[in-house]
Amino acid sequence: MKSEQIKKLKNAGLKLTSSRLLTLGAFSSLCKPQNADDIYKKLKKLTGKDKIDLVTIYRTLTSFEQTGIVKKVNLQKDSVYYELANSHHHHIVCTVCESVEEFNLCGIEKTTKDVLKKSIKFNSIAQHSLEFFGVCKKCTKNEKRSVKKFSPSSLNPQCQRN
Amino acid sequence: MKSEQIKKLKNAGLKLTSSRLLTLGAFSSLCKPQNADDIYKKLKKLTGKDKIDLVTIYRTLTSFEQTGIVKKVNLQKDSVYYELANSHHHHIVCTVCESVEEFNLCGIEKTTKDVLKKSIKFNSIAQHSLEFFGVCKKCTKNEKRSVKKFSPSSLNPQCQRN
DNA sequence: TTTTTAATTGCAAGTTGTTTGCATTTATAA
DNA sequence: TTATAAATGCAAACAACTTGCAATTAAAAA
Repeated sequence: MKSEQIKKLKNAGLKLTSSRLLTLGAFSSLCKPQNADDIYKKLKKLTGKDKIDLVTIYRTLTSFEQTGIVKKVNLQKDSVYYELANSHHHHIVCTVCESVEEFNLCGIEKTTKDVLKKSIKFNSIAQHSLEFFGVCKKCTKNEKRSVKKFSPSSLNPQCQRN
Repeated sequence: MKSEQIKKLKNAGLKLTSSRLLTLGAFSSLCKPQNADDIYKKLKKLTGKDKIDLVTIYRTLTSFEQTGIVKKVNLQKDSVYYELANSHHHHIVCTVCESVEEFNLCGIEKTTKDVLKKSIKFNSIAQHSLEFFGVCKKCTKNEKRSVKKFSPSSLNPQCQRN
């Protein structure tokens, strides 16, 4: 529900501006993790023109993260990706074409407990990041042809991005 | 053993240069993840003068990653951190002071299998990234005083960094 | 409703981490 | 020992992100 996120904004004393509502709209529980530029382009296309400055999106994402609406995702790409904080799932990233697949199972609750038991410096854990990396089927097929070594920032046009 | 890493370099057809050996020396199985600048400063101190250019370290790290000597670590900081690829452990990062603690248990082998079973796009996984985030004991103690919200890039002088 | 006030925005400019081009140096194969 | 391709250092470029400041706007106060 979007209303719960609006509640979070209000609770944090943040104004309900059109930029924030538009940015909120750019996230859906279905969509893949997005970076500032993805959202910028999406809103540009949606609204027809440059209604929101890229800088504003950076600032909006920061405030969304601080209020717990979104969270960062570690994809080992060279920009920061975000997704809705209430969607607990993880990702497999193709290290050749950078395409991303999601998965829901996680099962590290026990690990979390064990970790805390042994930890010296921490007595609580707020969140975790669990992502897998490999070469997707499509890129594996094309691998013989290509000499390309592991390079997360490369981009193989054979697979559609993200 | 350092010799196995040298073997990796040779196998990849890379020259055994002093920059590479020095950079290799900057990694030990004990040390925390390091970024290019950490290594640059460490070698500067060690060798007395600017023997290696920062650019060379970037290039060296890239080649080390491609040959499987080091791997990237996701710490949600704003630069890329590396550690030896043969050290399988994970980290808890304090989201206030950015200090890092390591842990060895992992236990996600089963999850990995389950994920692959359900995956549509992948049929193998090369590596994974599992990191925890929270507020360390020291920073928790100081939290009442400080208004600071979650901001991974902030730095609290109360705790020693990294 | 209108006024007031402080938060938010857009623009331009800055900063940081990282990469690239190119001439020079150097490890290794011949 | 020489030849050659890879590796390096330097300067400059680049991309992602941040900051300062004046103008705008949501929401509290009147």
